[in-house]
Amino acid sequence: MKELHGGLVRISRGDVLYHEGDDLTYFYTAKVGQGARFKHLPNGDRQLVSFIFPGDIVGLQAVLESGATTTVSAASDMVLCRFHKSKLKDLFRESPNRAYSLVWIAAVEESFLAETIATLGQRSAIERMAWAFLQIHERLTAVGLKQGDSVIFPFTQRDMADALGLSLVHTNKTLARLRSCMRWENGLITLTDKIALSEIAMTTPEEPKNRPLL
Amino acid sequence: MKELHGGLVRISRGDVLYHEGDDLTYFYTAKVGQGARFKHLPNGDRQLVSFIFPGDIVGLQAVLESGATTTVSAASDMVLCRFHKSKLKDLFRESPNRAYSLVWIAAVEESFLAETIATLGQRSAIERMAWAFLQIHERLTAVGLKQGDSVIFPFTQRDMADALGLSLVHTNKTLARLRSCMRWENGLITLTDKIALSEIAMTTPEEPKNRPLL
DNA sequence: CGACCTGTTGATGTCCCTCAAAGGGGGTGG
DNA sequence: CCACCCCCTTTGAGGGACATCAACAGGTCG
Repeated sequence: MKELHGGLVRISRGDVLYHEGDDLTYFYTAKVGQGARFKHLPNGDRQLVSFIFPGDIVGLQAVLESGATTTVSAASDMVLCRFHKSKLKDLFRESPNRAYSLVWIAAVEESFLAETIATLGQRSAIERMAWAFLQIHERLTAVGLKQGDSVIFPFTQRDMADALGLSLVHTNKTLARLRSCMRWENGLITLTDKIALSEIAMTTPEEPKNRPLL
Repeated sequence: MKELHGGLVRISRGDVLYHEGDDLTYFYTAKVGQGARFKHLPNGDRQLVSFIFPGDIVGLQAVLESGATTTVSAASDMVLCRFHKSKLKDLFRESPNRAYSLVWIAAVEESFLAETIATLGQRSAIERMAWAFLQIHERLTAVGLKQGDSVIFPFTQRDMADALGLSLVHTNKTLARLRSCMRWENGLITLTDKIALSEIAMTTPEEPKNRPLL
């Protein structure tokens, strides 16, 4: 983990920012690159809880609760902006508006986790996958991580399997069944039939939420 | 929905506090009774996202994002404390400490949702159920909702099925397989073998988190 | 060139869903 | 007060979606 000027931090693809159980003295906002938060079970299984895209806040929960409940690692090289936890109380005292934004962000995040829960609980494999790709595509488009009409997505099928709660094999086979609607090759996602994908995912095409910034 | 003095609100078992999509002008804290937050899919399936116990904050996300993403209904008669959403900005301006607590609560809630995601994604039916009962027992004990060495839990097997992402039938059968460790009858949960339950659930017996209050 | 990781595909098994039916309790109306 | 109905619970039978096991190809790195 390299330190840059002004609290900027750089980590490489595969590196871990912090582990489950770590006591954090800093929290972060993601500036460049992508990562993910994982939860590990005693038997070695792991669940990808959420992807981390530019603009996301990382480790706030760990700072507040004094103890990380997830492991954060980088799927591509990343740059993050680092804040000392003592800055947090200052923020609330001196800048109510930004503190308000913070709660707002937490609320948006919570609402997204709730939708993820609904997906894991109620949707079939192919439905989950269609839903996930629509979500990811939307988020990545919003932050401008695109290349032509594809979006950049540096994860593996194993990551996706752990995100959707499916086996790697079944993830691969389900992916094949979606080839008529989308492609995922060389770290690029291309949605060729968004309508069909939405129908499979059982999503009502919703307007993108405005995400507050710090 | 009956209004009491001083912003207290009473709703009856089965009543809905608000629906998915509603625009809320108030948010709440639960004082008495229990409820749940649901997410509904177009095909009629529903997912119980989280249980609502005394002390929990309800509808904060809906107020902030202007639009509820979940439906909240009561599993028993409930009493809630109601706050106008305009109070929120006042809170941040005038009482940084309580605003700080608010973010803290949101962070705890988020961390719990993350664990739920891991459960739905990685645990088998019996593991999920064991995990859920341990969680519920701990929360209800913490808020003092017990009766002898049982805790009060006014939900149905259908609710539990929707919480765990299982069918009602399989929920019932799995429940039967857990009878050597626990009982759930007449709205009361009794854990007769917590150790065995923890082993099934693959949980490390963790110290209870201190939950901040408003 | 070999070790390793990622992606791909086939065969086999199983956990859990769906369908079906019956009993108990509580509420409502005759 | 009893008949009826609805909701919740319980149990059995059968089928399907997904997991597990196994093997191979391509790419990257040491």
